[in-house]
Amino acid sequence: MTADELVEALRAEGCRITIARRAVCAALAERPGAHLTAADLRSGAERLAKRSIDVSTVYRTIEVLERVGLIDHVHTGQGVTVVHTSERPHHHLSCRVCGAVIDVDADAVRGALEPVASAHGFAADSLHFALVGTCAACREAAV
Amino acid sequence: MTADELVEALRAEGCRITIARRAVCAALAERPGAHLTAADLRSGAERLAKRSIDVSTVYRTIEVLERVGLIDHVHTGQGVTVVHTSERPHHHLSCRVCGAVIDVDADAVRGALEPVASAHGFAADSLHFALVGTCAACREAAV
DNA sequence: CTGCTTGCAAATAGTTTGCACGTTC
DNA sequence: GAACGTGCAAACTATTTGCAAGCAG
Repeated sequence: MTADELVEALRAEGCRITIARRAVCAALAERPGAHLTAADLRSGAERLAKRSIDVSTVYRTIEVLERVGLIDHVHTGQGVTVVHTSERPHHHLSCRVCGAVIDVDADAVRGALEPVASAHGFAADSLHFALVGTCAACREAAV
Repeated sequence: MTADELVEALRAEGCRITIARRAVCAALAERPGAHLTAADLRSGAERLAKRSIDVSTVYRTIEVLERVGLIDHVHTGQGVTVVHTSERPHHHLSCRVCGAVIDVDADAVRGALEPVASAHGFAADSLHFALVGTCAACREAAV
């Protein structure tokens, strides 16, 4: 998804195209598939727009982009929420140590958790809340 | 685990036994197996001690009890952290809607996640971070 | 020129920390 | 009475909100 495609999608939804929104779209497009925090998005947008953009504007822009279905947000545990363009659905493994977010095929996770969760009548929001743990690199580093 | 057992365990670790610590132990013992937030623990302790106890004292007491291995804390997502006595290890399913925390046998979850996570070199902290989703009751209520 | 957007500042929730005073051993 | 623990207030992180001023259409 290019920055222009994101901007056009917003325009098609009747949103006004402002410098801030254009910059946030550009920051998203700059890192396809990446998991960005609001702070990442802000700094990327500020760099690209060569001007300061308020955090609240970034959050409000995220809200719009999400409502329109262009991006999704994921809770990674430990208080951080990340955002990414919503192209292919996937689950997230979030490393508690380095903060990395690893993508996993959504069906694989759902399939594995289904039996456990459904035995308790529970439906896991596996796309929306990441699984927290440690990645291979951090586990090796700990030794 | 009774309140006295908790207190004795603290004493054995060389901790000083204060009114606040005794009250927090009593609040924990009062609800065996329950998942309590710092606020729950505080109000329980204040009621039992018939005097006010500062939140920071509750957090510091939780820290001591945890260091000694008497309790564990679990991140349920959505910003809340709960605490429970560490008798039998179990995984947690946390309902995003009503906040309920459901216990699940630890091995069942670990076994289910193992194949998915290890394919990516990832080790899920399945005891420490709950799986977030919706419980049966809340899903029915939504219909 | 209308009203959606922005920036600023202040509020929020949950938790942590610095510090001087009070307690426990 | 020395060291540890407590209460208070302030700091913190991530996010949200009210409001007046600023732009897009």
